[in-house]
Amino acid sequence: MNIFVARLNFKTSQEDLEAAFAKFGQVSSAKIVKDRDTGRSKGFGFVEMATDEEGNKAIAALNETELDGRTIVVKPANPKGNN
DNA sequence: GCTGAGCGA
Repeated sequence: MNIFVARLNFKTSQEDLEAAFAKFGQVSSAKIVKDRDTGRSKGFGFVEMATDEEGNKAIAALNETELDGRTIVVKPANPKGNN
C-alpha cells in the first residue's frame, strides 16, 4: 500500500520514515521526495507497506503524530497512473 | 542556511 507522508521535518530521512512505520507494520519501501538538483528534502515522502491492513493501521497510528519533532500528516497516496 | 502545503523521477 502506498502512503503519502507530508509536513515532514526537513532533516527526516527515508530510513527515519521506514523506521517509524516499521514499528506499526512491515515497510516494503520508503522514499523521501528530494529536490532533483539540490537533493534537499521537499518536506514530504512516500511509504510503501507490505499489506493494506498494516498500511491503514500505520496511517491511523502515525497520522498527525510527531516525527523527528514535527507533526506529520499521513494519508493514502494517489496513483501515478500517467505514462 | 532558510520554508510548511501538498502527491514522487
